[in-house]
Amino acid sequence: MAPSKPRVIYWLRTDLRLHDSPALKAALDLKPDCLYPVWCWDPHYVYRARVGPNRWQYLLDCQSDFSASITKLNPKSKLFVIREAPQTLLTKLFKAWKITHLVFEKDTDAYARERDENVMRQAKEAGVEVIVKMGRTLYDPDELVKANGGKPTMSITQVQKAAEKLGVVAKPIPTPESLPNPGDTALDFDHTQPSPNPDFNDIQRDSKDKSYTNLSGPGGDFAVPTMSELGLKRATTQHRGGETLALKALDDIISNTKYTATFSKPETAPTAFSPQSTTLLSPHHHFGSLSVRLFYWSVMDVLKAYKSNQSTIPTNLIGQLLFRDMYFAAQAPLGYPFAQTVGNSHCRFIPWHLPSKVDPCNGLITGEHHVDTPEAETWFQRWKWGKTGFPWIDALMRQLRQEGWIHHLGRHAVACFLTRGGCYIDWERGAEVFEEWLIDHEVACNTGNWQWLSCTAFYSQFYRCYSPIAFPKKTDAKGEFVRHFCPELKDYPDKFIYEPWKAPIADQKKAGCLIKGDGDETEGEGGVKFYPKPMFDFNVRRTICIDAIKNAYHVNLYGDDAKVKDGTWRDLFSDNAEGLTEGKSAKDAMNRNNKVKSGEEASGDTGVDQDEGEAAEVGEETKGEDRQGKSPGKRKRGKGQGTLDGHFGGRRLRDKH
DNA sequence: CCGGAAGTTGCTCTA
DNA sequence: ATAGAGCAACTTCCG
Repeated sequence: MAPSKPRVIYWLRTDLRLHDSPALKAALDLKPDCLYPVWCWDPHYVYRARVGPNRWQYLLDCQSDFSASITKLNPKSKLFVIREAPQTLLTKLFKAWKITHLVFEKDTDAYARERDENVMRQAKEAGVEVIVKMGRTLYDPDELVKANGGKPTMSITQVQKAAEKLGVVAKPIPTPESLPNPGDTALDFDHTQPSPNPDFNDIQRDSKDKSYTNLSGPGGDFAVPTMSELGLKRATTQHRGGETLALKALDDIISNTKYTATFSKPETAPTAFSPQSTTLLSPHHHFGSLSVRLFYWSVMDVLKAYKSNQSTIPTNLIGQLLFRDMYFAAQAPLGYPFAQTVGNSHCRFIPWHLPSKVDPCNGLITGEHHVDTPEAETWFQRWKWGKTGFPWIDALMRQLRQEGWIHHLGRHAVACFLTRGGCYIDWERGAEVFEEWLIDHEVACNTGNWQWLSCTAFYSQFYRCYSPIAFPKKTDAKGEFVRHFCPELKDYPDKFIYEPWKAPIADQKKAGCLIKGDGDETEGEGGVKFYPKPMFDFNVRRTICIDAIKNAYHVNLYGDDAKVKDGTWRDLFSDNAEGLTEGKSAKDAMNRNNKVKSGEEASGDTGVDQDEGEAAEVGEETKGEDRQGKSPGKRKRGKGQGTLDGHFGGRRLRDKH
């Protein structure tokens, strides 16, 4: 057969840019007869991932800007957004458009791997050649893992050592100056409609979702969707996406050589908001509208030239990129379980309140959780909606909801507060809220950072606990950040801005805001404002949490332990320990229960679903007198839980977007 | 295998 | 104001 001229689909997912795109270069190197830049509007993200209006808007910004840039290079071309799942759509396009090559950027997220393997199998059957290039991280996560002895990277030292074996980071590739025409775009096939059930994004819409009405969009022209086509509520953030803005932002940062060369994360102020103290490049990296390698080499050039007072790895900007790579290479070999405790060989098991429900068929969390105590659920809701009564925490959570971005150390503060330093609530609850609201949500980085902050992986100094009062005072003694995001407190004296409940009633009245209730009522007679009372005594909770974590560390279970799955972990905790323990008595109750349901298999859950009504007593300080083994010693690993390449049915909750 | 130092990012008190 | 010690105590890294 004579070699035909290449007809190429360039499939976009994590790489909405023209600059430094190894995959796009590979596509152009084929010297194609025609090139179709295609985005498959994937129902997985529309219905199964949690995505609020701010991140949707950001994606549309990136797509629109990218499409316009393509059209500038070739007026006949654009980004072709096609409303169907890639798993069903692409194989039909191969045939309809006589495609010879499929090219895309490698994506090592769990869902993405499964999706891409599926598509590659279909391409092979259709005789379509597939080209995959890495371009999303500094190093290919799989290569980094290999260089780390096949293990997930769990510290920055490991990353640095593994990276050394791989050599220097690849240099950026120039932006193409022209693009081939697309071919004929007739869609001469049936439209496979997705099932919207379950639809986790229903709460993000105020009108009907019309994503899948027409394959090529409402105008039949493959246009980037609009918020109204998607039925989404309006975005509230001022942060906007797109390669043009990304390159401008990078340029601004790099041209400030002092800022770039002396940047040291721990010294940046989490209370700075206009402007913020960090780069805000993370959402651009997430959507691929800014290449991490371009950022890396731009920073390296500055560091080469700027001699005095340079910051170093891990606190400098290069270090920040290495942490990103660390999380990708920690996730890569673990797959879906990386984003949860159960089944995760590298995540400590701690009996948090509000644990996830787990699907016994595939061992994956379902997106719902157990309410072990109503009090914990109340705390969780007050945390999510910025009504804890701790102004620093509430201001951060309101900024997150409104703007989709908060400073890295602000994320530390609210994450520590929700988990090991306050509420003792499962980090998976917090990760889900971040997944919904962050414009830069990246599944590997988000879940990795939640594990870090909850001291379940990557980090273990749980006695270092963020105070919602002392911590923000260091960089914002006057409380300007709080006054902006919790405006009802704007006239409080500096002295009480982080602990308004300590203000005398006379001061509260003078400031026009009473400390009262749980946040449900925000205003009283005569226009007086209400700000909630603190939902607990922080110092008391900190002590309880630290003791409880210490105890859980001594018990020393990891997510892949059989005891975690079958509920027998309870044997190892005292009856009155903090968190979802309920000790041996609950275990006995579970056994009785199981006998009644004779013949039924263990639920495959954490063994807690039968006793939601039997709330443990909470709030008592306990010392865990019956802890198992005073010294944790070396962890004995179960054998080879390394890769998870099995077949999973059921729904997937966690992924990028 | 041991021991000491280090680990992106704590807080409080004292000098 | 700011630097350093002490607090309580985890894992990992390195010689």
